[in-house]
Amino acid sequence: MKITLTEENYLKAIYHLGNNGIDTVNTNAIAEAMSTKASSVTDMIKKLSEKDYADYKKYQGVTLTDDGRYVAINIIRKHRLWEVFLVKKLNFSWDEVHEIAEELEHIKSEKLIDELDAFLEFPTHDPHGDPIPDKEGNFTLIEKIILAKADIGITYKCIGVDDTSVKFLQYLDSNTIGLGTLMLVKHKEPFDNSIKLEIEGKEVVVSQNVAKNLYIKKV
Amino acid sequence: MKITLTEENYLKAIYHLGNNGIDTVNTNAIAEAMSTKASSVTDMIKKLSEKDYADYKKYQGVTLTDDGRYVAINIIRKHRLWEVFLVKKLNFSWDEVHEIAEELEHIKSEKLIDELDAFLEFPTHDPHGDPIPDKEGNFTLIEKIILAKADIGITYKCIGVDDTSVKFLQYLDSNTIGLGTLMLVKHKEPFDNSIKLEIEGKEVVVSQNVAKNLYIKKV
DNA sequence: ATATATTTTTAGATTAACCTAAAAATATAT
DNA sequence: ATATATTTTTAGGTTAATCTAAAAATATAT
Repeated sequence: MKITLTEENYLKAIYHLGNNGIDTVNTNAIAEAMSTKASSVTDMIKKLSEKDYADYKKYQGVTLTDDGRYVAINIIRKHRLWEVFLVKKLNFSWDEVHEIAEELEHIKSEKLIDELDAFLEFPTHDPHGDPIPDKEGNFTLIEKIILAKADIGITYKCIGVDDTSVKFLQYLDSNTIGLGTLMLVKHKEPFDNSIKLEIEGKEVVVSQNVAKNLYIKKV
Repeated sequence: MKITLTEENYLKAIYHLGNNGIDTVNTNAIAEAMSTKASSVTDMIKKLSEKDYADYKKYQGVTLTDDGRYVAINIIRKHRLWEVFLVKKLNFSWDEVHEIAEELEHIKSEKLIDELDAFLEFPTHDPHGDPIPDKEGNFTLIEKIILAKADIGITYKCIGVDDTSVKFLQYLDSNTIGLGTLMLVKHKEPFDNSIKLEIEGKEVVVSQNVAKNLYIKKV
């Protein structure tokens, strides 16, 4: 049976909210994510349930079925491949690609995505550090340590962001932080949980809010 | 005011049916092109008229306004650029690209199209020989001589197709006819208006139907 | 020029996705 | 444990784009 664009977006939202399609997700959380009302969500959940994309028991929230998860992962694959295309081939910066990829991810052609994948030389991560699922839907989650949990005196590499909003990404740009950036943790301020970093010889102080949205790993 | 995907498709249809947005188009012709019913077309025409994309007088058919024509040309620009991308970069053949471009043409981002245009090195024609409008909507129509009107003993170059259906394009492929193919007209059969051609030293006979859908020019 | 045929429009329903407001179920707090 | 608060669902409406069937306008044919 045919799937609509809106159904695809709901499945994607449920997938993200439910910890990669594992946990049960509540109606209100979906409404918030989709910028819609809880009553609309209930309607849609019923429909997804009838189509066997989701399991739903009244008042108990919703989980994805294998089918639903597969659809969601496929959209995410498409989204992330298009983001790579926009950045690598069309000179977009990482803060400009999300919106456009939200549209491109719904283009329906398996060959298109396979060829795009090959054209981009099978990238494993998108411009924000998120893994790109392969054709079968497999991908490896990176171990997500946030900067807020970093230890003093250690050098880390930035490997991803949680918040992908334009504002946050532009903030990072203006503070010379991007994917792959190396940062030495100099000081953690107990008063406001801000962190003083050394990046390419220069000191950069980031707030707790920033530190909670940056993924890092030891180098 | 925001324009919907369906409105865009109607404008495109009216543009094509009306000889590049010049002539008046009837309701039934649009219904046929859009695979819908005349009553639905009437509704939509009214809406397009209210939004000043079209001029409409009851029972008299519809013409595009400057605004409507601009929207239509822009969609066509996007459609054709994406077709070039699919063929040149993603190894699609010319019979596979139309359907996918029908979806891609609705992606809304001016920067995306400008960057794509540059990435493709500002192509002037799509894989079927149709001209690609520039950012301002300007393009030069090729002089469309159909093969059916060719003269015996003259060599022509194939510069376009009218029918872009998968069947027709695959037929051309299997008869070694493509954009740029040189063909010497050997004989025109009065009985059924078929035409005998010489292509790369080999004889190829095409029906009247084919001859009416192939654009050529003298070399 | 009048009858017939065709085209186009109107009127009234339908579907998907949304909404508001009220009711029902579940969760929380004293 | 009962009252209160929150979450979720139901009931009933709205809008965009479609449909069918019937009415109105225009075109065609004798």
